[in-house]
Amino acid sequence: MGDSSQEESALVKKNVVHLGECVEIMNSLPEKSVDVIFADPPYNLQLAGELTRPDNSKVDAVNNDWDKFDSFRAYDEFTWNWLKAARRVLKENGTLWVIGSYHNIYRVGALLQNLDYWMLNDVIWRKSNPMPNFRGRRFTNAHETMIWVAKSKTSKYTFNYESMKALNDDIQMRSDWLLPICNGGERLKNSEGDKAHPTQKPESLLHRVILSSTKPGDVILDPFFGTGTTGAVAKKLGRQFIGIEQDQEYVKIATKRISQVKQLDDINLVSIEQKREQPRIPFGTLIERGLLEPGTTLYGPKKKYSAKVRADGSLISNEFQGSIHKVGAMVQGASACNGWTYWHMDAEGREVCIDVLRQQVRAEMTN
Amino acid sequence: MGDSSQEESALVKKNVVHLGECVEIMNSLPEKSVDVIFADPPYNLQLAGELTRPDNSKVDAVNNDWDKFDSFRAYDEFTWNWLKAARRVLKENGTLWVIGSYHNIYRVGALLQNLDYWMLNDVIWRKSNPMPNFRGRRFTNAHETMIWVAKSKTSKYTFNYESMKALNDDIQMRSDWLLPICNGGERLKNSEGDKAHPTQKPESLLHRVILSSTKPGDVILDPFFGTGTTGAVAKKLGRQFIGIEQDQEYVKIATKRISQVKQLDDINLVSIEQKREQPRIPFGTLIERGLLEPGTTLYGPKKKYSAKVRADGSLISNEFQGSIHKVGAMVQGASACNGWTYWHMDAEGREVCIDVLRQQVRAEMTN
DNA sequence: GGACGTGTTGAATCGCCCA
DNA sequence: ATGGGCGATTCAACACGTC
Repeated sequence: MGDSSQEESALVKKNVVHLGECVEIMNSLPEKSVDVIFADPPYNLQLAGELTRPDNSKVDAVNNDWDKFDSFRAYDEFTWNWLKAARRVLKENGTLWVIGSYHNIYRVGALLQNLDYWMLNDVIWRKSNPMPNFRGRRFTNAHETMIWVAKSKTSKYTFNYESMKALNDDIQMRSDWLLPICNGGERLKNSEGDKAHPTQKPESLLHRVILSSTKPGDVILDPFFGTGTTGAVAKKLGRQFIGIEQDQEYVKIATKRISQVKQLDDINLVSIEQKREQPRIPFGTLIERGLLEPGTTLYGPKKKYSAKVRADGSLISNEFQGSIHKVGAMVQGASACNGWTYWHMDAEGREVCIDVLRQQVRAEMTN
Repeated sequence: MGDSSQEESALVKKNVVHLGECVEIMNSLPEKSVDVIFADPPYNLQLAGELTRPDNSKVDAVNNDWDKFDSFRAYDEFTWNWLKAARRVLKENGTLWVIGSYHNIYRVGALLQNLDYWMLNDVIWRKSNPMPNFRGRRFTNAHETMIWVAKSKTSKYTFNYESMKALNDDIQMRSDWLLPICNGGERLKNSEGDKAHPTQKPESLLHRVILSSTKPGDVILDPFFGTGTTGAVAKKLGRQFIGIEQDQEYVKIATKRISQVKQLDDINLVSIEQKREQPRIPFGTLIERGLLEPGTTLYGPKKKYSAKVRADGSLISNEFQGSIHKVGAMVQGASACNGWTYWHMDAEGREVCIDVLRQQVRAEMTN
């Protein structure tokens, strides 16, 4: 640290994208010169075969050479190497973010611990619009995981607690963040109109990462720069960045993109209002939480129809089974039905609409 | 497998809690005898009194002069051992769930992959009422992570897709679950009125785990049984369980707790019929049974294409002949097609999907 | 020019049975 | 073991064209 490091630092080109392999370039940077590292490494997806949607259209999967590894061992070695190089350039009080999915994040997390990084949080990016599970064979893979670590247990790292609280309607920011995936106008396209990069991250995600863990003027390094979301948001928020990317095409795209970004006039005014989320309460929640016993009989208006509740939140009437909405529609011969207002239960002699129970759960969930 | 395994199985006491160390007890069970394992392993090393160093010397948590590397090594070895024993007792088509936090889950996940378990999902339990971060130095740690794995890539594991969809108001269940932590009347207290166990899991969480990945009658093993939430919910939902717990006090508490649980009256209430398990009805059956006359014209959507039914259950269009699926695919130029939902017929002026006829046959067959 | 309907798309480890 | 046939399967957001 100190003078010599600052002198060296001055020689490093900031706010540009360096073309090349990230370990090599990181090793060419002065040690302990970077405040925060954000890394979006290859996920090692191990995809095989093709996947089609129910309408027979083909899913455009990640099929790039940079995501292909021969084995977990090879992926671990790759990961170890870049984490080690990252550690060298990171300041003692710096922090590092890595994003990944279940394919790779457990390996990354274990290696971070082995390298004496100190875990501060794991943060779940909940996607508001994930790709569905087309075959119905698993749960919809609706999130990605970010691990946030300090260089050591004793690091005096930056965490802008008040900014995060302000961003979250004056409630502490939680470790699960609901944000949309990157599409629409933000998604960069190539000359053919296809997506320029298969895994471009949304700016809203980087916005929260950078606001939470850096100060204005801090240097943010991204060793897998891609189309440069980290650089674009860093510039916008008055931070500096060092981008490393080994694909010349991506370097070109990112450079152009960032040149069009304007730094915000007053960073202190930055705030993306966050509406407090009104959680959706599915009917099944009432059963899981014991507010309604499986086997309970529900009635339609005037007790014309009845159906029984099952443990999975489906209803069963004489002929039909399905959700409260579906069975409600079917007994009436209607095309649709709001089951919440249609079905009632006996509660101490009185008919109670099941929507009352939902309001009860919602009150508990938002308190 | 087969007879000998069944004989052995008969000797294993089910629906009871076994007192002892989980690896030892799992190794005493017959191999490939368990459908699902749910594990909530300790991650506070102080709790894991049995930890040994790789050289088999005891880790002394009180005089902990061992460094961090040793501690991760010890935790990995502990984890490796129980995952290995779990793998032996798990059926080929069985699945395993592990729950943990950022302290341990990355080590567990990496070891699962190293042991050739095949990841199906990681599932985020979002706590609706997490403990706040009192010092305001990090994000509120508001979730825990569950990893769901099959024994191998080729396992034919159980996933009750329709049940999960029903539970979630007819939308695919996502990988992030919002559920409250265990407190109130559900939280077991000791004689002093303190919580009986530090990490008692909510029954709602196990309800969803068990409904999603087991059939009624399946055997669920929990090697870190604690106060027996897994057993309580398994019994309620008509599943069997094998509990293993090394603390005599917990065994007592869990046993008493489960004895007070009642199984739901009707096992049929427990799970809606999964479409994939319905009997297969060949298209030709409709003709044989007189529900469809040979020579009838069927139409694709918007009557864009048509084809005629022949007596042997094949279709013939202008150019193609073959099964309802093949002809459906060929007229569209698609690689595949579900003929049951593609083809429609005129019935008294209305378009009727031929799948309706299949449902009629199914109803007749089950009555 | 808004309402509505149609079409496209996104880091995805996405069948099973039987001959 | 392996290949072919049966037949199961999608949510939210955005773009675009029509009325």
